[in-house]
Amino acid sequence: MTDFLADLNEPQQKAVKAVDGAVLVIAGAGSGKTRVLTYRIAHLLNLGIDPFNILALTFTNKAAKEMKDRIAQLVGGSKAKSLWMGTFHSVFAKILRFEAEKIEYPSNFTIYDADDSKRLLKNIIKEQNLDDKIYNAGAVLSRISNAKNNLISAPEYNEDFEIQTYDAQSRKPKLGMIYSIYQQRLKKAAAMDFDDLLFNTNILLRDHADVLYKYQNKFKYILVDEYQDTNFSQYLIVKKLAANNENICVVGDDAQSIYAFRGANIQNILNFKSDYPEHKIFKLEQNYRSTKNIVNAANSVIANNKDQIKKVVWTDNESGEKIQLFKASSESEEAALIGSRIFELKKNNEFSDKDFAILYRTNYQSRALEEALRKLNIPYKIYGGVSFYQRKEIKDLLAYFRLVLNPSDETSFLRIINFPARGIGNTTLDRLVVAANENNSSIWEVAQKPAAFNVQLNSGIINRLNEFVLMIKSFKARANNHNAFEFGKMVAYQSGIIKFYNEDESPESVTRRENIEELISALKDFSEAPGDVEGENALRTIDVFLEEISLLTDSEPEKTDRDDVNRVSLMTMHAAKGLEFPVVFLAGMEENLFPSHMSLQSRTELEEERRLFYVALTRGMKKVFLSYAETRFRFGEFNFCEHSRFIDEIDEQFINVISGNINKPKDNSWLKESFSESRKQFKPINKISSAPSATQEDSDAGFVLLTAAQLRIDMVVQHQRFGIGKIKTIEGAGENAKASVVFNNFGQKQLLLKYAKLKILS
DNA sequence: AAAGCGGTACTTTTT
DNA sequence: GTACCGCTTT
Repeated sequence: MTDFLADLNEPQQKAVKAVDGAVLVIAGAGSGKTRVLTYRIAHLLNLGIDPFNILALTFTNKAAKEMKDRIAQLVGGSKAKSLWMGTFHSVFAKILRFEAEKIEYPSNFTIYDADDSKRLLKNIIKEQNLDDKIYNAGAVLSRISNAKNNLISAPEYNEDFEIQTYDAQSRKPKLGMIYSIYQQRLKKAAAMDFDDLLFNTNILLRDHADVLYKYQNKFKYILVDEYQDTNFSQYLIVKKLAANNENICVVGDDAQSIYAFRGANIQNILNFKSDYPEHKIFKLEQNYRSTKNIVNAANSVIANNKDQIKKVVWTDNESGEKIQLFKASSESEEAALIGSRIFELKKNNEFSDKDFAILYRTNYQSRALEEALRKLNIPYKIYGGVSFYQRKEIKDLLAYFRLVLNPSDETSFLRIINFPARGIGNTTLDRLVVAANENNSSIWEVAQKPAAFNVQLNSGIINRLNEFVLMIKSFKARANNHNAFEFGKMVAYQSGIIKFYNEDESPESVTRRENIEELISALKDFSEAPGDVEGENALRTIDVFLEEISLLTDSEPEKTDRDDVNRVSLMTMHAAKGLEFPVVFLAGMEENLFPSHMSLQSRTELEEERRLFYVALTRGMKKVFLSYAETRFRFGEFNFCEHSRFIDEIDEQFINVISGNINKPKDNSWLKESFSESRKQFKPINKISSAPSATQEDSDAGFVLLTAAQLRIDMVVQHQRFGIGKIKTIEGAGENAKASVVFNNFGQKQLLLKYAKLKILS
């Protein structure tokens, strides 16, 4: 075998060779972090350590897959395959299935994604007759998620004085009750949400010393990537598993911590030193990825953060070009500018499509960019957003699979009982749900013999229910003796889904049909793929397929088309973490968009945004372009934007303004041009022209987001689009605070204070 | 019970 | 601007 260690610089080598004990690797952006991790694992294997004894935890599925591939190249595929490598969620889901009975779950439990969880919460909120505006399912889920990630169970949540006081003050006193019911229902449905996978792993390791001992011995060497993004729940799992051997290596960069909003805790990195007093620290500070200009620009930005571990990221690479900034009048012009720049850079064959990435803060920004790229015939691929497996038609078909494997799964049952329509409506379902809850049984049981649960239904409905039950049972009989492809195809036809989408030729139906076809072809690929470790004749069944995709929230089914490879990448800055591209465009560098308006209230949140900017900048290898638009459609409204404060934080010697001048007084002449275009999407501008208030110079000055507390009834305020008006009522608090305003020219409007910028006039 | 209409809320980031 | 919800009509 070749001495691959020679590929590494000194600190990298040291980090790889320090095999025993606790090791903390602080790895600056582009410093070869993945390389250290992969080489370290390869090194362990070369020392003769059994791959089954190595646990490597990553943050995304993509990272796990890439690392596995790279290790396979170094030490061969069979060893790489036997490694325990994956995301926290996928690794511990596997372990939980194996140990399920210890925590009183069946081993075929269903994993609910955020969408499933929200559906269940919505149902609960409705059943409890709570106002779904106060108890917004998404917000409730994030509160519950937060509790779980800090290992606060539902009973503990309800007993905690501080939490209860907080909820009461934010006018959501029933959150604890919802949390309790939610957990009961998940349990009854034999389902776990994403956070339960980690929470229940903690319970398993806490309450079963023998299990803990077993895995401590199994995982003699533990590696954790992106340690700065672990939450408390993950931290504790790792700590427990490592407690016996203390062969643990964590790799991270506090400057790239961008998931605090989801419970990640930078403290975990800082705690490492006290948790393992005998630890060794290695700092990787040489950047191999980017030009001097990019590295220095990023350093000048991150220097504005107060909370950080000191390190100096530097590079030996060429100076390169300055970062280029351009200004556009609208998001479509911004997109067109980016597109034409890509076009130019491709012309002299220095770059091809795959070398470009366009990164943005929010998913909805992708639309304008897509349009521009399509117009220029530039092939692109969007990562993230509404992923393939989140699409309605796909989730519908998957719900059939899930219900067949786990008939207790309430959310899947409700999703498909009447899709395609089979004459079982809400009245019937409400009765079934009530009976199920009263008798503490699943809807599936009630549906099989409604009379036994005192549910009165007419004979027509009973027949239709019965047909549905028989259909699912007939599917069930075929789930284990057919491969996933044969099974899935059969379900797609017999459930009526294919027929449903064949019935009309609307573009929407056609797309959905194509997606179903794509899922079936993914099933085919899956069924024909060689089985894992077992015998070659082992049938690749639907349950294995479901397990494989239930934690894939980010990807499309694998495609092998050659033209799929050379494309411009579009994704959020979050999704770009860990990736690199020769040319990077950061679009939408505007206040309130980036940094997000949600993060302007606190320093810690603003610093997280700044770290995100740091991550985004350091994705670039050769060239980085920043752009912003002076106007943007948001929430169906036309908004004026200011350039992001982050632009000003880049030391000016590293940045170059291409078009326009960000400090020059606002030039609104482009507005007039837009009027004459009279394009549909610019209609709101015409409205502005008729509103006397908005045509004045600097019309975007002074409009700010206000809270309910700052407003009074009868106050006169100005809105960018609706002009001057008087406040009539103010209701709600916090997120949902609304004001009803009577405008002189537009009548009465309900404004959500979260979004509507106002200027107080008197 | 299903389909079609109109009103409302919504957009931070993801396993 | 869209997705979803609830209401109305058939």
